[in-house]
Amino acid sequence: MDNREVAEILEETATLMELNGEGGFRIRAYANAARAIDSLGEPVAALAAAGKLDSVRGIGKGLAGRISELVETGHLPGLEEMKASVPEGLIEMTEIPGLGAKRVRAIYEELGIVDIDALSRACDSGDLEAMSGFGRKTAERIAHGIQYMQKHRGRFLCDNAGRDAEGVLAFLEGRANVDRVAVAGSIRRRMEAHTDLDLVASTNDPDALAVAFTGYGEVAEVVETGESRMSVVLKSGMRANLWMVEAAAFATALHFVTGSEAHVAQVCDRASRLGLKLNDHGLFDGERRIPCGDEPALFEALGLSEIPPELREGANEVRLAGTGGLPKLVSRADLRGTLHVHTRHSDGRADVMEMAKAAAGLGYEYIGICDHSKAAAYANGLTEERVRAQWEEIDSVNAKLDGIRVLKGIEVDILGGGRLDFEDDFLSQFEVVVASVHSRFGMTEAEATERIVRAVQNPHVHILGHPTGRLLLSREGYPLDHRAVIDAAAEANTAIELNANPRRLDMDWRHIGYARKKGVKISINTDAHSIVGLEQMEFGLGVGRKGGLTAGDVLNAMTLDDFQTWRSKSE
DNA sequence: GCCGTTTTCGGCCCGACTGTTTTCAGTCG
Repeated sequence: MDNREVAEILEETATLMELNGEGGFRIRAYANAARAIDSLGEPVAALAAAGKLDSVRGIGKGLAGRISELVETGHLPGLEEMKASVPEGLIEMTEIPGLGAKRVRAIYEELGIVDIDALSRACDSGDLEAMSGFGRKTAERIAHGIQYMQKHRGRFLCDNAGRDAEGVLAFLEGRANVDRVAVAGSIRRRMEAHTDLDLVASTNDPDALAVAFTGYGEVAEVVETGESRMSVVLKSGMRANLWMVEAAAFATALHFVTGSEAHVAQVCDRASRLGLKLNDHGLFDGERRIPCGDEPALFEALGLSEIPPELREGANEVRLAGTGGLPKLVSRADLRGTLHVHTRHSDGRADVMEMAKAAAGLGYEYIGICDHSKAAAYANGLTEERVRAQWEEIDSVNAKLDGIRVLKGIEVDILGGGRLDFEDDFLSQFEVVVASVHSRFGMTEAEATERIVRAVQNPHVHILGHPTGRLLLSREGYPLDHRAVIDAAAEANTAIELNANPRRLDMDWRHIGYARKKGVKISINTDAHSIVGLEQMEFGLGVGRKGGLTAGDVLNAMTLDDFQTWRSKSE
């Protein structure tokens, strides 16, 4: 059981206690312990085994014992009883934006509502706004939140989906009946969220493979078994589809299952215009199969340059591949810096030295320390005075470290009207300024756009951070006129962040094409709050490639010298 | 339930925003 799982169970416990009407600081103790474990630098299981859990700040004797038991047995003592005493749907209701445990409990007690569908009806009927403490706006906000949730129910973030995919892949790779196997579908195309997971395997014994797959330890339920395809639901709730094909059809099947539908249709169309026939079983000239050992061979047979999976959305990639006009997408090796990371000074979990060493270990030449500014009080945002203390620390780290340069940066809050949390003369002293919104999400598109445009126009801002504030599958960002923001960024020579956190992936890759056209630099930033967070770069890279980013478009693909020149020009 | 300590009990991250109510509770980041 990893730290995240333990933290989630403790969080759930805290929510259950609140739903149960318990009050006081016991609940906070569970929430604090969850946070402490989430930010632990080592596996909680190792600490438990060593009997050292209570040395962690926020975990005392009592919780140490219970967490040890959780790690050993997989069950937190008393949790099942607590779950039984609270209707199941209430937990899910607390995930609706604008609803916390207190209101959910009130709704349950007064209206007897135990699930989201009934809550939705109560929003429509007026029952909810009639409750004391509630009103029309609250009911509207909740109704809106429900709509959003229902739209995204059954979808998974790319990090979770990717982990499931890797697990299945590793299992199948070891099977005797499997010749080749690969992940396909939306995961291979690096979409930002997924409804299911698709794999293609070539085998000469599909029946045996199907039987073997049902024995995978993460399979919760088998939902479909056919001759060429079987589907299971994994314990995570995600559906996994396995396509089983003969060896000669592997490449065409992989292409077919990777999709997208629109892309595949265009490629099939291309084949038929060449007098060929393409389907998932192969590429045919009349009855004769044209051998395609892998996807590059398939594209070549169709007179196309190889189309990276990320680009296969049926936009104009097939046409471009026919004329050799596809962009050369940015890759991890192109990235020389990582520009938006946090430390213990605000809400990060490692100090400057630790983050710098980790970044050097990942091959970066420079790292921008961008902790929160003072308005982000919840995140322990830095005052001017504390910023200066951090600068001293950065100077001393730079003096000690070779091979990586630590840049003095800040993630400065964009306040209500687009003003920033620090004065201009102070901002001008940073080497990297990321400006982001963390409060007041309820603006109209006009208001929010004006706010962001003002911040982008500030000559001391280098990068607009997570432009919409969205949290994938849980919170819609504020509405924004993206073209107006990109136009302003182009004008002011301000870069836009592509936040690589799998919950954000903000800016949306669909706007990257326009930003490229306008010459706006994109900064792929991990927004890491810990050393492991630095590794989330791959998710940003995936959607960045999806948007068509080349190395030349990416701010942190610049050398340190070029970056310094760029930022001094933009001020 | 944890923590710190002026060591056994009192305080616990905190400020802004929103909607509701009329002085504040709930939620959020």
